[in-house]
Amino acid sequence: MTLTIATWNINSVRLRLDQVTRLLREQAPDVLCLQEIKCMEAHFPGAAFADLGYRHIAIAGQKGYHGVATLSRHPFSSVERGPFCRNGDARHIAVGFASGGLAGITLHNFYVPAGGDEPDPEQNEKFAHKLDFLGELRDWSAALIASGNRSSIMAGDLNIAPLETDVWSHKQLLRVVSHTPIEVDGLNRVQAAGHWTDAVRRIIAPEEKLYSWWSYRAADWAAADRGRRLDHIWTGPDLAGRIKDAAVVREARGWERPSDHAPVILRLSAP
DNA sequence: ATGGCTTACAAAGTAAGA
Repeated sequence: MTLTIATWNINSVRLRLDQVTRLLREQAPDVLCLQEIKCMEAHFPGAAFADLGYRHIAIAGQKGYHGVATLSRHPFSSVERGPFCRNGDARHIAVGFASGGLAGITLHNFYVPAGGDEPDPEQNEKFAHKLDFLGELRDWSAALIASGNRSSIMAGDLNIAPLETDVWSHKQLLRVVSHTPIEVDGLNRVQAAGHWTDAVRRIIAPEEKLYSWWSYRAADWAAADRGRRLDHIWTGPDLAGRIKDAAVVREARGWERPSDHAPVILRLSAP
């Protein structure tokens, strides 16, 4: 028996309802974390997911932009929106589980700020906000470990591609927001503070190119293959031994009217 | 030549994504 956790920046959940239900049917994850749902809670198309067995839905919605939601086959024992981000944006929701193979696990669904174009916090308020958010994540991760919590999962669109093999060209992206050294350093500090394991890279070797996002602007995204790995699933120290499999569902980027992100999937063995 | 596109919105052009 395995547990499957998936994350997907859907770029409007209402526009891509059919793609979400397709993923749920084809991959049958236990839990799916969505980012950029781009709607308020009241407009979230939850009934379509409940019909497929995902009856437990936690939403942090926002009108027009951002917003995250977590869909689950298993009941939640807790739902919390974090105090992240000074702008009051909907970028985090946490759910706890009390039963089944997920018992004792808290799953955090994050949408880290994109950061705008100019990678200079003095000139670009969005980039400053992104770096501040990483600082918050680092402090929060350290507090989690200090409190004795070792069974959490962090999933979502972290909007940073940390490894050289996480981008199509390390050299050409060094000054492009999402792969600048200051962002990668910030993300590495988050990882170290929380003793997080980059679960996907435990399965797919760090030497291998791996992406989860491809621009809409490419004439042929698959042929150009100029991608970045922006979407991640990290596991806490007590879960690292349960990592069994991981994958990017690359084909979803080629579905009709796709999101520019592909889903990322992690399989854990039962405890 | 990573922005050439895509999205939301008290709708024609803005803002945002990354």
